[in-house]
Amino acid sequence: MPKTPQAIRGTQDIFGADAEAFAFVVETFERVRKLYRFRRVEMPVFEKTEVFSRAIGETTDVVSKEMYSFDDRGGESLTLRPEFTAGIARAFLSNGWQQHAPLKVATHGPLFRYERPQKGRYRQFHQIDAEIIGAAEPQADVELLAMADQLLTELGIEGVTLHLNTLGDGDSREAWRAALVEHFRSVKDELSEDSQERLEKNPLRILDSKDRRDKRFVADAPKIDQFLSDDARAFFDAVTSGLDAAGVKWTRAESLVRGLDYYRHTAFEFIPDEGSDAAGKLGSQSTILGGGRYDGLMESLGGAPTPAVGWAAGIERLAMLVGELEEERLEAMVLVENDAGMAAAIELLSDLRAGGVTADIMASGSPKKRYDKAVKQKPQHILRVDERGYHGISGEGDTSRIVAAINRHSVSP
RNA sequence: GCGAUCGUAGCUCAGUUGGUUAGAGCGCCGGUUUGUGGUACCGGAGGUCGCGGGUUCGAACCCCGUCGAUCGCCCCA
Repeated sequence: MPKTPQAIRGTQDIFGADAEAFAFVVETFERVRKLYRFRRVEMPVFEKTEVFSRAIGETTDVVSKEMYSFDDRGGESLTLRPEFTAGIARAFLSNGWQQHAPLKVATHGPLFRYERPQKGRYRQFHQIDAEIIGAAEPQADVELLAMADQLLTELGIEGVTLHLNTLGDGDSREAWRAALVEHFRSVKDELSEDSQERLEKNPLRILDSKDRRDKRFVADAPKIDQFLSDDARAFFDAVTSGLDAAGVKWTRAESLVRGLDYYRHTAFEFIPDEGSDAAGKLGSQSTILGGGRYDGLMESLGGAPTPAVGWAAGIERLAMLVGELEEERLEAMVLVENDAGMAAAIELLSDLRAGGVTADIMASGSPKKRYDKAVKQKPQHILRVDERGYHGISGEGDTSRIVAAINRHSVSP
């Protein structure tokens, strides 16, 4: 016997209740995005490597050590997408989607990152994603966040709060960054090893360090608010007042930053409240939905300056929070009591399904045990068939749908 | 990439200081019983103990490596 190959590390085979929860997340997302008139797009799973390296930033962890990149047979470097936004931006530019701006699009599918797998973190994982491209107004941020909020509500997820921050415009962000570097450099030796490294690479990240040594200095670090231009401040105010008007609850998170280079202005994450049920289910993965405004991204891909805002959420993480979902209830089980009734049973089954009844057939194994096996599938009704044909139904509740499906056939020629 | 814990039947797990032929429950298959909404009893199949080395008279158990999972760090969704 040849040996069965192992699945790739960090991939999952999803089945049963988990698969139902996964599908529920996707179906709910599809329904909600239509309410907000986000148009469906399908994107390639791989792109030229530069799409991601230029858009996301060479120095980010995602690009520098987490991408699945390879040379194709033509010698071109390609990469399995580690996120949606860069690919959508590329498509926007290469297809001339500017003509549709402001463009609201939504998609979902698999993404790939070479990371150490953990609970709620996989090498092939899945996200739902929503973007508004070509909209500079704070109203776009509000709409995008309102949709995210409604999605979580309709998924039945509770104990999750929108953490909101602004990174300011490009100038604000740079001034703040410089001030942070200065602030932390003065105490560099007392910071954690990780943060000493972050000081050079990504000083904003020091702000949400969990290390006790860093937290002392984070408290009195310069705040973005001190560096916001009047425009940036007005923008953020418009976003927050819009959220209030839309009834979206939020909390200001001054130290919330995003890991990717392209973010400007609004940055946000939906995070489980401390000690909540949701926090417990997610382990150390806290963010279930995150995003922000990325006004600078199109230029990094050689396009005209184009304001845009978007978010993505991990389907697996959301699925962990929606809890156990039953598979669709079996309405009618056709029980073939002996093989002489097989033809009649197949005909009956076909009528039921054509009539919209969820139906299955039990016709294998010992005739004497078929009834027990049928019962174990927990059908609402069992229809018994033998050599005489269909001869009886048992079960509780309304049988009208089943009767209608059967009769429909007998009255039509 | 770093640290910790773990890997025994399809699933959940026992397995004594290293000692005969590795067990249980559930599930699966069959028989008897029951005879129409989860009956009871009996029997059966199913495991190179993740994989590869090593120590030993002897390894599921000890050591090393490797693959995988889980938890934390990092990062992120």
